[in-house]
Amino acid sequence: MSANSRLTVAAHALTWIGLYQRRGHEVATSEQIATSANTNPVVIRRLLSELRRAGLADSQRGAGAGWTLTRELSAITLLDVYRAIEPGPLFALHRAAPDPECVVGQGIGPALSAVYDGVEAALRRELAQTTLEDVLQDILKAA
Amino acid sequence: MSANSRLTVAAHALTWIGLYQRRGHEVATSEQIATSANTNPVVIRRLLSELRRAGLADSQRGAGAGWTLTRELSAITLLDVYRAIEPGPLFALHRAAPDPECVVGQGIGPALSAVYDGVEAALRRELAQTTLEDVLQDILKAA
DNA sequence: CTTTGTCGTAACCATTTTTGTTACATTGAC
DNA sequence: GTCAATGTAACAAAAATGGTTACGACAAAG
Repeated sequence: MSANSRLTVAAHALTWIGLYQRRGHEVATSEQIATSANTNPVVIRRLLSELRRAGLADSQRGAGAGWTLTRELSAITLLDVYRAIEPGPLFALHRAAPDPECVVGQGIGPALSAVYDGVEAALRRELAQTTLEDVLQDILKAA
Repeated sequence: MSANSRLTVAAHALTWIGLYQRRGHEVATSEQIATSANTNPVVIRRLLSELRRAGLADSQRGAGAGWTLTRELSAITLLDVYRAIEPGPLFALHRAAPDPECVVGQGIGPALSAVYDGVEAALRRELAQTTLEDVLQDILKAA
């Protein structure tokens, strides 16, 4: 399964902005965030623009500009972040439709879809239980 | 996320073998299963060999050979199948280690790992609640 | 012992996704 | 106007998935 780091980097970016603002700064640049996350500023801007589309972040352009949060870290759950960046289902059905002449081929799609829906719901319930403030407190406590 | 169909096709194959055996046949061939799942026999053999490694299926070689289940469908959960085809972790941490000089960069890995572990546990709990017999009954009921 | 049907597996390819990178246009503060 | 920043297109590298062909290994049947 294509385990990717998009959720990790997106949570990293938002948490970083949150802490930076808490320390009195107005805006955070993609360059600063990229340095912390050890990646390229364009990768950060791409992710943050998806988060902006979901209403979690905002940006200004021009000199001295950058990124801000639209809500407190305590009002952003990992589910919010997940929803903003993960479009696709966790499990796919058959790439090509199975044999409709076969009982199994005909019926397994709906049967598995129901299970997959339950699994995704469980995953979302779990992600909804952690806010970025929780994550930040975890980080500060360990430091 | 790279949603793939491996769990779907693996569950399909096992369920198909189970029903076929229930109807009095000794073994099922990868060709028959591939026809039902609308894919290539090699794809089926590759998946089934992973399931065999996990002790869920068995194969015989030679003329008139094929695949069998090692347990009843009611004794195989979707979690068993999921574990057998060994998807990696659901979420990855940073591809390259984040900045250790940064509080967030240094602490977010462990913080998110704890959450990710909880999410995977929830996913596994959910998959464990459905057996392939449940899936088959669902299929037969809908037919 | 030969034939035949099946699995076991390697090799290759096309496609998609993710991630990194360069490049350049756009914007807005100064 | 200058400059620092975002917005975004374009490209490439790498990995995973899925499909295909090919062929060796094996065992039942004659």
